Amino acid sequence: MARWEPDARGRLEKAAMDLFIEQGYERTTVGDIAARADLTERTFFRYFADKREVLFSGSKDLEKMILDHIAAAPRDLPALDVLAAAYAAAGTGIEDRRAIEYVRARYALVTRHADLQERELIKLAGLTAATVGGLTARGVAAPTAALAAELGMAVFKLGFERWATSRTPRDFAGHVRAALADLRALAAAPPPSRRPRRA
Amino acid sequence: MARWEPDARGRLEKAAMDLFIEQGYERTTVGDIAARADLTERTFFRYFADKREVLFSGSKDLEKMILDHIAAAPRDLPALDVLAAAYAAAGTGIEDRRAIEYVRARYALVTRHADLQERELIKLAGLTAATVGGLTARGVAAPTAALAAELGMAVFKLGFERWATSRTPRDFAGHVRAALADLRALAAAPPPSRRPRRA
DNA sequence: ACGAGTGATGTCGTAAGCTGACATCAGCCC
DNA sequence: GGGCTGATGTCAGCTTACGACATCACTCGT
Repeated sequence: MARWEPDARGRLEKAAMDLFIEQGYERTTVGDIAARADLTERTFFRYFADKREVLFSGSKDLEKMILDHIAAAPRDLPALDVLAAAYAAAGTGIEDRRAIEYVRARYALVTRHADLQERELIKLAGLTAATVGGLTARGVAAPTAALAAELGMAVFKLGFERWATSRTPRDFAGHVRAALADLRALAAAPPPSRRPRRA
Repeated sequence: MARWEPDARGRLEKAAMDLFIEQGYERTTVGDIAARADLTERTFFRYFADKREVLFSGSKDLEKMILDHIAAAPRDLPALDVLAAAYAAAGTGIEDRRAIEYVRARYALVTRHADLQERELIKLAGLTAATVGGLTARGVAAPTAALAAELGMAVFKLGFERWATSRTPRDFAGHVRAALADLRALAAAPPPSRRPRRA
């Protein structure tokens, strides 16, 4: 018999999520979480740098998936299409009932607490930075890669938001593609050009 | 004679900035800041919700300036141009020596500390949300406004970054306009279209 | 001019987040 | 068997953040 129950990290994550839903994020202390997972507060902080981080273990996997998709994309695909395809593909993992429930619960938590939103935003910024790396590795020039990554992130955010707030989320990939199409339409549309631009 | 030295908030902001630069953000406690401003820790927390917030008093002004510019823009200007112009105009306030020094010092601090970066990101997200409001007030449809605001923010970020990292920052507006042009070029470029897209 | 009220600040106490230093001890390796 | 390893526990302490209450110069109404 093992000396300790296995998967301390997983137990902490589950305990945290359960408690956050049961009694709210703020009213749940790290001590509560640790107790529910049969561990001590100190151990919690060995696994997670801070209280918020317990909700973000997935971001590393997401980043890896997206980078893999970027690396594997056809070489002649324009950067924006590469990114949209990568996001769409990475999103297919969240389409079963279980996952959707989790993602929505988590989404609700994050949008309700500025704390968590901050962490989410910096994770996405990290993802953007990683994306720049992935694109430059494909030979995209650095400034272009930076811009493309920003636009890709906008597409991802909007696609996700529309997907998450639709009554019964499905077809994540479709939402992402639609967001990209909208982006192209908006960016491409120089004015109904009533008068010529100077120069 | 007044009962207290005037401008407690301003004194706290200056003390904080000075100490952060002198001895680093993390090694400076709220107590240190308050002491340097001849106030108590408790008073600090009456002016600022938390330690980070002391660096972000400017974000409200920035938001107001940008919203004003959006509201005042010619009615037939496309959303993206409205935003780029608003950012460019709002940025003209930071072009004198004093301001540049402050902005750069602050930028260095923020990029070096994840804590502060998180706060910065959520402030920008708030600015994005406000921008959506400003656009819809002009009659832009909500989904378009959301997308335009995201793209506008990308332009602002990139423009600012390029401006801030240039050896001697000048012509903020030019950087913003250039970022927008780059965005249009990148988004407009559907592939060198070797093969037709399906459908 | 005087007493009540106001508002910025101070004092005190405390919960929660987070960290360093050291202790424990089952299982593994030699 | 004995020592090493690594996950966990224990303990002490600092910092952040906030509620409750005290203080007291200034103001305003009468």
